[in-house]
Amino acid sequence: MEDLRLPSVGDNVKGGMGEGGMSLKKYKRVKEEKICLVCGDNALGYNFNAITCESCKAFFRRNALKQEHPKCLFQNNCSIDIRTRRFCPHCRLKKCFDIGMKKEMILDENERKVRMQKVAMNRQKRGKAPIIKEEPQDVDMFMPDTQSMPGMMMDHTEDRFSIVAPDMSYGSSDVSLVPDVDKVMLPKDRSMYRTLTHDEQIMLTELTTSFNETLGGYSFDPKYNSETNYKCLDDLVNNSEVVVRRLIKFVKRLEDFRSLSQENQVSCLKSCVLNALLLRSSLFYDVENDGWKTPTGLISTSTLKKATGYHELHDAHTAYCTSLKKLTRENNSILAILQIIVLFNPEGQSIENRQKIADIQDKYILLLKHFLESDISFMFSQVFFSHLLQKVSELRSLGDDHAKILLQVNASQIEPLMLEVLNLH
DNA sequence: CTAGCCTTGAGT
DNA sequence: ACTCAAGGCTAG
Repeated sequence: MEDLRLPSVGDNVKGGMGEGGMSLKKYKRVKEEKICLVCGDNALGYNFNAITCESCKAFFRRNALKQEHPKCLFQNNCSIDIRTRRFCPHCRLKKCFDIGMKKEMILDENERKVRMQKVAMNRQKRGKAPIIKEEPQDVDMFMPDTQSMPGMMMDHTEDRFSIVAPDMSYGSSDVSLVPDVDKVMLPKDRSMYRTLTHDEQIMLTELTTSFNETLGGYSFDPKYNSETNYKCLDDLVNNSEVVVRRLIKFVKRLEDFRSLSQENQVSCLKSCVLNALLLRSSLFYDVENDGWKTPTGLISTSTLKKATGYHELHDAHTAYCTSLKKLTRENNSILAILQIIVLFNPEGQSIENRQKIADIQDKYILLLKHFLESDISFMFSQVFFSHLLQKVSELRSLGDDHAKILLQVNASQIEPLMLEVLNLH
């Protein structure tokens, strides 16, 4: 009886189960038995710790958390009933508090977000189409093409700057907890989205374009586009040479990369190569068919397993790609930013000015966050953001595992560039 | 803004 | 399967 915290479900519910019932609809029965303690209107039950009607409930939800309450035009003691309740918000709110309504029970921004995510996830799990009243704008938030419309006067982006760490078990991130964000379940409310600054948009387009023109495309050596060509690990490594060239092309286009000293450039590149390749590979993984897309057809993972013998490694790799794909949602901008975050890794081998690298990396981490906020709303961005960063750190161990294996290649059969870049000679 | 109606996850 | 009590949506 005295639990003040939780909404005491079932408290005085059973008062009139018996008599009123008959064969009338239930809600009708209940409706007639409870009375709003604020205004006397019919009540359905408890709202924010007091029995109130729907309107007082909504009123309280709208007003209780406001910092500035409207003032009473009279003596702060207006009587509130079903007729007068809307005349004086001040006294109505005061009465709400007086009869015991608790503003603590109004979900805060974060709780609301969690709740909505739960709903969203259930919807997609049940395969149920979300209730759509109408499908309005379908603006592509992501190519900054035009001068964005003039009517966007939303300055008060109430950004929470909430720090990243949601509940997450370490190890490998559990992507099953991430909802499949699709267009229909995204909030319609414009204020739920960040508007990227002009500079951010420029940065994003440039980097996405660069990515698409380099790493984003197929780059299979014709020699290696058929299953029969994969006989051993060397073949796999050599096949990657084309990709490495593209990677180099990609990073050279980056202003931030060019700003580094020659030595730092080499260090960054060398320490990220493997990770970058693994990251990029997710683009070409076909989850359904468990294979790798090439211009000439699918190469199944089992072929590669046979070629290398490293079954667990391939399993880890494909699992990684599967979850990464879910997080990037086929969005190359995200992959491109991740690629850069991986590139500017302050932990890398023989980096001379780590802080500078870290600063650059920060810039792109922030860009990633902002992009997500603009693309899938503040509501979903945090889950995705944290999981994506988790993916970046998982890359480290995945890359290390691959590196160990690489030590076993037959150096004489490997292309010079690959030897160089992988430090294999 | 209001207030009614609706959808929901959790709890029984 | 039902009830409760949150939030969402939206005519008016």
